Amino acid sequence: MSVRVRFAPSPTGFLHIGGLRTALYNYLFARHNDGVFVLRIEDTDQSRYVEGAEQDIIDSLNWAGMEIDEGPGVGGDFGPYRQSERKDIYHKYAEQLVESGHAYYAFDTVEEIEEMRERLMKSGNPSPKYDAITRQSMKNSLTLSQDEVEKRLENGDEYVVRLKVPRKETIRFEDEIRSHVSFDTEGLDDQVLLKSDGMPTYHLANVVDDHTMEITHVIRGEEWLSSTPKHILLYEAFGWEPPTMAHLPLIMSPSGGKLSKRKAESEGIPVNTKDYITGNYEPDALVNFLAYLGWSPGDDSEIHTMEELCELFTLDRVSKGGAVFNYKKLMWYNENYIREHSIEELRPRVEALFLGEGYEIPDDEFLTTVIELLQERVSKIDEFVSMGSFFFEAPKEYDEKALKKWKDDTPVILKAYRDKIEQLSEQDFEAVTLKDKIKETIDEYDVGFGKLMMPLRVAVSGQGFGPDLTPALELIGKEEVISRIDTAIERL
RNA sequence: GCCGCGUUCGUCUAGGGGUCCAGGACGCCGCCCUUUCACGGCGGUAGCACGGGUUCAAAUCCCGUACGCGGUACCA
Repeated sequence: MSVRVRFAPSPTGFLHIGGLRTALYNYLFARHNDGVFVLRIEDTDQSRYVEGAEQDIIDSLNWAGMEIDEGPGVGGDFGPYRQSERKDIYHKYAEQLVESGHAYYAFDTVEEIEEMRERLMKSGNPSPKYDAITRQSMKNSLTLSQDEVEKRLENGDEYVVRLKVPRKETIRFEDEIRSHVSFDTEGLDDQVLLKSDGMPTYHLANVVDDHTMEITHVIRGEEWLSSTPKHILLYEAFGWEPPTMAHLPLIMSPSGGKLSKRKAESEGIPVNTKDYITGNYEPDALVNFLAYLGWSPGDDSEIHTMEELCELFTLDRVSKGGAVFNYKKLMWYNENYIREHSIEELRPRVEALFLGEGYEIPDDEFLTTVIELLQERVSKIDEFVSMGSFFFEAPKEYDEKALKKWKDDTPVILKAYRDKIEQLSEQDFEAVTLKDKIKETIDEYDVGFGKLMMPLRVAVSGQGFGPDLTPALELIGKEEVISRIDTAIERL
């Protein structure tokens, strides 16, 4: 049987970075096994539905380099791929369960259930449930007469369908990542399957869809582990073979706990995939980083393309414990990828960024040189602009820290250098010569290299760090360099 | 509270009874390269949660404790 996996997010907002990793593991697993990667939109909670969220999910997946084989907008033989469009299917299966005695209609209002819980808590039950015992005192098709039930249904009274969870049974299943897992049904609620608004709950929809879409492996976050016994119960009730389960370790915040939006942001970690897109991160770096957050190929390698990851990925190498998001390591990956990209790959993107900031680019050759000079010192692509704007315009202000190197004798030395290079013809205004002149000047004044280098850098770029200086001077050109030196001497 | 799942350097991880006084990566620190900023190279720092077993031998197997995380909804 060929492998079919699905990524099944709810369109309740921007795609979370944890969701992206779940998608990635599903994708890698699918590709590794020549299987199919399905996107299914789980939009059964109408109150939490967010317009545009579905598109964000698709855009995010595409940006990261995952191709969706089946899903909304893509099509496939198992559609529709939005749960809101599959209501009839769920109703059919819910009724089937009622008929076979595995589920029942319940007419209790939210208030009545609340009351029941409070009453039980007062009498010493710390975690009251709608279960095999309490359902006997509630209004449902197990306690009401058949006539009464039919009358209520015909009347259009609100109802839900609940799973009839058996008492005192142990549910065991094999998890690909955790091996044996077992739960006692004692702790389970009679899970609502069909809500009073006619929508299925996650549990019903999920099981029905995974089965009807012929999903072979359910790879999802660990937060689902505790509800898996309910799902197993459902598969059993339907008489279906459950798919292979694999529960992934959660991504944690550096301060502990699930990487929630609030927590992550206060720790400087972007949480939405969208933030990485607009933040100009390298998609292949993020993918590489995410792949290693809870998985490793088992050797000492660290850098892999998506294609290589597909080849290497197996579920048995996924770790069990939660993985803390390490932003610095992400940035290390990002730097790596920027360095590995060719100038041709980088140029259009860097060009767009400069253009976006209102800079005019003289010609391709100029931009190419800028990229070459900066490529090894940039960790994120937008730094080409922040670090390289001085190639296009004189610095508006000088970095304070760098100015500490500006001493009393600086203007004199700088002026001497300025006068030397002023003598140079346009053709001789090139890196090697400019460097020679620096040497000459410091020899004359008997000072160290940095004594002139640093101030010169500040005068021309405004910064205390940046690209190799003399080639930068050459690119900027004689007239402009001299004018910047003059301005600096005057202003400082 | 109850249920479940976890726990190897600060972080991500390798390792699954002897080859481990535990290997790699990020970070941090130092040195070299560079008479600038980086890249790079070399080196250092630091860990098997704890307590009991089993065994000739345990990071590795078993039990317990602690801690962490998740779940406990007509949310997913």
